[in-house]
Amino acid sequence: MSTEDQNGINYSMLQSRLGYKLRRTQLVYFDVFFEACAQEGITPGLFSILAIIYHNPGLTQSAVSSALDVDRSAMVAAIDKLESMEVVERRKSKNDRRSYALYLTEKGKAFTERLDHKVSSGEEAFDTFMKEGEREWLLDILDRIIEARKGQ
Amino acid sequence: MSTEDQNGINYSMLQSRLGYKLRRTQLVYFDVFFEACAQEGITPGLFSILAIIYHNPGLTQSAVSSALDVDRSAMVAAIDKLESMEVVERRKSKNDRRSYALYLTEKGKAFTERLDHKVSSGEEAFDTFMKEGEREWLLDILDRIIEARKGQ
DNA sequence: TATTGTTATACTCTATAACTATA
DNA sequence: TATAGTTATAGAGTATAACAATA
Repeated sequence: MSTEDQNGINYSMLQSRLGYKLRRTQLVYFDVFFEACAQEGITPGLFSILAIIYHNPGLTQSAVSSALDVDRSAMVAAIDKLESMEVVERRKSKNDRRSYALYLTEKGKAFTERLDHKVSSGEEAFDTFMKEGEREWLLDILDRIIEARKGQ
Repeated sequence: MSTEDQNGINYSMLQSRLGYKLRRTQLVYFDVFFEACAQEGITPGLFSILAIIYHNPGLTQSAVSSALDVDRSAMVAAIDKLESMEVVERRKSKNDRRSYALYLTEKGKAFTERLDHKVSSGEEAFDTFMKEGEREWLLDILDRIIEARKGQ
């Protein structure tokens, strides 16, 4: 295997670094993700929030932030934005008046489904570079690494 | 396959999104990368610069930024920092007085080798979650995706 | 005209700490 | 005393635009 790219740069020390390769690959998929989301006026981070609320209606902001591994302080502006777009709504919790229960509006559900479809389609463009079964294998190994970290 | 994690959150819409999984996995490896680098007083970004200069002595700042796909304006502070640590030196180019040729000092070479070893060792902790040959396969598929994007 | 290094600047993402109102 | 949401703030990372020196 060559360690040089088409510009004659030698990448030996980064060639077998998963940290480096994962970052580069993630940037590729982020572009796809970003493009699909931008068409609908949001960002990949906001999409992930919608995706969680879609299948878990009624969660609190803290529960969503914990599900996505981001700080709860980051949720405020995010939910403000999604509420201003009328795709998410905060409802006062009955049992705990400190927190909100988050729900998608009807518009928000259709919005999220459309977005999901666009993001999926965008990712499909790269499926042509994978052999039969490789996509599933890739998802599986990534899951194993993510879970491995949690256990540490 | 369950779409819920141990907290009962349903991740259906993110479960098969490579963009999401790659980001989470990249964060895991970034932590490892970051820890190894922090022990030596630098960051993963600075390590990648050292790794390029190590095997490509004499490159200009622009060439390094292009090799790593970052803007050349970001190189200024980075090389300033590495020069202040006495691991990199800027030498005036003979043929083009606009640019510098970048070299590692003797100290910088040993520093980079030590760093490379620490980063590699850090990554090895996750090899136990992969079967025989999977690491190579993973690197290969990531390369295919990165190259696919370039060709677009 | 184009390019190299530089500076100033701005924007995103994210984390921390402190506050308030509830529990 | 602990937790949910909020606010202010700060840091890292990165990109853009403009400038001087040089090609």
